[in-house]
Amino acid sequence: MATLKAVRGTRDLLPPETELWNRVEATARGVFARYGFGEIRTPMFEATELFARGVGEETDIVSKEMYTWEDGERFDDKAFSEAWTNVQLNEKKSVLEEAHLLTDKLRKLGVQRIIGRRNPEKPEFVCFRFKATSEAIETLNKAKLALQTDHDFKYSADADYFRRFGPGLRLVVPAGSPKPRFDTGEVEIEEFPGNFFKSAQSLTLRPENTAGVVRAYIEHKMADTGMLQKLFYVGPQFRRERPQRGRYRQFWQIGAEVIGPASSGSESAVRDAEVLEMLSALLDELGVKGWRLALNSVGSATDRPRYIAALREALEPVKAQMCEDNQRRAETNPLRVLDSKDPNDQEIINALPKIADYLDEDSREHFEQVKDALDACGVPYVVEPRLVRGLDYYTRTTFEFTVPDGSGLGTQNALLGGGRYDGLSEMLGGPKAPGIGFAIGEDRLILTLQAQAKEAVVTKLDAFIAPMGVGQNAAALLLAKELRAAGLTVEVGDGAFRLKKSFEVADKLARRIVIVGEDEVASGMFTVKFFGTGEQTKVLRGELAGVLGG
RNA sequence: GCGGCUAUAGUUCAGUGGCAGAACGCCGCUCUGUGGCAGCGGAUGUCGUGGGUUCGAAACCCACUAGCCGCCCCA
Repeated sequence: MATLKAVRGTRDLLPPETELWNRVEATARGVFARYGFGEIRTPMFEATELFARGVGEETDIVSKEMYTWEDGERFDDKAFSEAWTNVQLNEKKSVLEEAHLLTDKLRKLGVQRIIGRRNPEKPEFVCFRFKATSEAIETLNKAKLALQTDHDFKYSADADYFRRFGPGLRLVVPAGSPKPRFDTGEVEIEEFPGNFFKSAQSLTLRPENTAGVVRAYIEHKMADTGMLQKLFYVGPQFRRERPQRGRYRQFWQIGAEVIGPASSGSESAVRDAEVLEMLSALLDELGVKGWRLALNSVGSATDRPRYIAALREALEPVKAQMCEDNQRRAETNPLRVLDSKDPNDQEIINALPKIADYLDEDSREHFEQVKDALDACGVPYVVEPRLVRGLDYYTRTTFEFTVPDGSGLGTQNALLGGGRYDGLSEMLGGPKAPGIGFAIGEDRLILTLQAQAKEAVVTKLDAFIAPMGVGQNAAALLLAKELRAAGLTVEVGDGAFRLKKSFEVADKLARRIVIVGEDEVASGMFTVKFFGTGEQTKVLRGELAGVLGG
């Protein structure tokens, strides 16, 4: 059997790397706590509709990158019967009566439909669905006799329904239904037109977390508290993209949202500035070097369509001169043209209308207030009129933090992104609840920290306890228990090791070794060797924790 | 989804048609209560998978799969 591996775009995080992940998350939690954020944990999957409405049907994320499946699927017996009856009428064939005599019994077994007919020229048409039990197989074999076939029904462990029942027969399955699988033999599968499966719900692994947070905000009527809600989350997100440096199909985001009714001040520029100031503090505390905050305003829900219309108009006469990508973008998503890095098109792009000129008075004032507050707090930023974000819900303030080349991210230099979403709650059927949020790409953050760190700091244990002979194992474990209770990090060896091996292992893991031999246990004086200096002393049992704690 | 590069020991890689290799790591010994340094010895492989060419394939050809990098897009 081929070795099983983590599926494409997913990966295992192992020690010691997970130590850094924990440090990052602990730092983020600490910063969030200081700014008054509480943790929210939303489900890893949601109704597909949430993302379609929240993130936007036409975005790349929703249109091609989501993991979506039909949940609670069940066979629609009634639709199938009706469709089958029509086939019968159309083909003027009679249903084999004997098979139908068993129908009630089959149904009790969970078989939802078995239909057969005799025709000397054509093989039987049969469709059935059941949970296979030995009793079910027996009944089906009786049905087989009624159908006058020579083939046994067989149980196959790898399918839930549509069991194989022999070569030379035709198995009719509803069109679009999961194809049955067969362990042996040739079976002709004929699609029976029509959708006979009712889907209870279409579900999707979350491609981002903002929509889920806002859904929870609405569902739990958090607006009714009248208070500003400050929520953060840490968790995996899922997008079916081609994996690349700093991009995975299961990736981690650390994010936060500030949301509330307008009366709570959620719309205020103070909130935007506070979030940005918090992020600058977080990145500094984590030790991210050279980060750059790009800031823009994409205007209100009414500014944006006006600007897009103006952009389309301005692009119309010049787009033929632009690169292929930009010609396509000009049609599908004119805002994206602004993102283009194609050197030949820069002149044209710079001449395009600026979003700043299409902001209404409120949006412009709002943006000014955000900038003023950032200036006051000493948070450096660069206004980038061309910064547009891909998700439909963004309004007004949008931002992105990037790190310089050589920070381990390749061309994926965006560490985190976010913005304001004043209309999202209403788009999801909730009350008016303006908000602002961001998501940090944790995988990218880790890559950056690893690339920027001078060298990985190997944290060594305080002590390695080396029993001399298996007879000392218990005594060594007891000593380890005492030292661990005193808060020390300790590993215990094995008395079966030769002392030389104990030293080798100890030197890799710990800063000191404590030898537990007969002499030591008897005298209560333990031999301690410090690997750094090579110094070796004897220490009383009661003083060990103090000596090793330093 | 598109394009480029890659796939050989635990790891990093060498090996352009003729015995499966190096370094590091691992295990053992020198050294039965002393690590690092040194010397000596040892183990470790479906050469990514499947097919083809050939007397002979890790190498050449084809397909597939996976990884990396870039595009698109995004965190």
